[in-house]
Amino acid sequence: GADNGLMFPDAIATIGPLNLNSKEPVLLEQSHTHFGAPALLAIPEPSSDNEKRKLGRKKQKRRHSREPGEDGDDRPREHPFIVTEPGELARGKKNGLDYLFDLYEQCARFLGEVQQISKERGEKCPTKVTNQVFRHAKLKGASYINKPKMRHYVHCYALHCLDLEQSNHLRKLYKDRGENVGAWRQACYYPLVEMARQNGWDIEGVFNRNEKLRIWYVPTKLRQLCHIEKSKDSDSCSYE
Amino acid sequence: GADNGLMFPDAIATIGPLNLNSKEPVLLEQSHTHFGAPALLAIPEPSSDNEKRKLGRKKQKRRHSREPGEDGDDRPREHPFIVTEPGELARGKKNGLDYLFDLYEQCARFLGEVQQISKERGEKCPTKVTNQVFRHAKLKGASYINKPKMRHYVHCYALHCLDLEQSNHLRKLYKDRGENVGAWRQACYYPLVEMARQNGWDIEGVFNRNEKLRIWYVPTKLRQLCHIEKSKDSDSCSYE
DNA sequence: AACCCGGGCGACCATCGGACGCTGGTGCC
DNA sequence: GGCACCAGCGTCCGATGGTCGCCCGGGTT
Repeated sequence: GADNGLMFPDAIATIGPLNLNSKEPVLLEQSHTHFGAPALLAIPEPSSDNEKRKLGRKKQKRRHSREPGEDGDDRPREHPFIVTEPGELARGKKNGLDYLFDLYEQCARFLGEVQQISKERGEKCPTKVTNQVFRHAKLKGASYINKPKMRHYVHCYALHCLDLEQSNHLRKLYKDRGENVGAWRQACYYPLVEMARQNGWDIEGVFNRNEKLRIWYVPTKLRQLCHIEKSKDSDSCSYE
Repeated sequence: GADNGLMFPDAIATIGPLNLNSKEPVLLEQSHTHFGAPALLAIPEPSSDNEKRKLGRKKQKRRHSREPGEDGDDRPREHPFIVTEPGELARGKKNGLDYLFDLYEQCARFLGEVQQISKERGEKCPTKVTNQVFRHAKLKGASYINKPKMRHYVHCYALHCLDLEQSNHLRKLYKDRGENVGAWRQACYYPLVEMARQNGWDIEGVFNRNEKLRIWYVPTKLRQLCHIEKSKDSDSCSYE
């Protein structure tokens, strides 16, 4: 470099590495269904790499149950969710669904903070709730937020965002029937598949068009269900 | 399940795991510059995990040079690029820049195919040129396309897309000066930084707004340059 | 032929998105 | 108190985005 005042090239050349991220549920109104279960046991999906499947699942040792001589400051796990109707707060050592959905709103806020920070630093700016966001939430003290939980109930939150009426309906129904959270969670899929159908099976688009949902990945299982139903729709064969 | 015709729940419950795939460059017109290089040697960026840096770079053994007794069908590497002006085809064992840019268009087509396939299969649909796309290109016989190469020149292609005039200008200039590809590649950064400045330093947005660029990740170095220049712009301190 | 320059791209790494299933909290008897 | 159920989330895994630098092609002497 010389006195030409154009040091930019050197600047570029020297930038180094940076780091910084069962029952029998009811479908409510819809009866447009010919859901044949059997086919689903053996997943029909083809794949580019059909070999080498399932060779994982070894080394599953998963150290749980604290070894002697370790820090014993593990947080107790969160209380389980129960099916509550809108506005109802859970009794006993349980959490209600309003609280569950609030967790999603909290994540949205944490994402906003991460975006702000990464913009200030000139780093890649996430558009979705990523590992980085979960890490940030934990750092900010929201230790009750974690990835497996949030991913587990995304589609329930999706229904809540896309059709509050129907979501509330379903909650009341499952609560009154005394169903557990797992059953309610399963039931949340159907209305979403129906919405996908009405939108040309573009579930990704359904998520992206909603302000609050845009930041959440479409759950694999939901995408697969849509694919299966779509195939049935366009399928001229009938096994009746 | 019973005879209610609503087998959907079971269907959902049984979906199993699926798998699927130099010199002193000139800034042309722009002279808005006070690029101080020194600061760039020690990267100032803070980071959430500042420790453990650089402890990598071990285990660098990188088996090259074929061991005896292996398939010897390795393709010869592509001819190096040279700086050519638009329309000029490279002489000798060299490739020209028109060819380089055509590679990007080919990748766009391969991405289109991957998107088509993943939509048919109900899998996640990539919006960018991902590893999967490079794999697909290779499978389709385009073995001359590879990730490190394409990522290396993305910003050059970006300039070509965003300001053909200026890109052509720069090519001619560097060709006439007898500069090598590396020097030309470095020079491509400046006009892009200038464009970012004119767009509120939103380089991501600059890429996303262009039909052809949208599918390419913004190179880290370009993002960093924009960040550094932005800091200088808003910096009231001057070290002269 | 011998040399050296420079850049192509194989291979590596941290981290990601995604999922499983162990562990233990919880309500019921 | 004891037990069975079920769901929270620690932990793992294949694959991704991103990069370095080895190796060798190619032009020059």
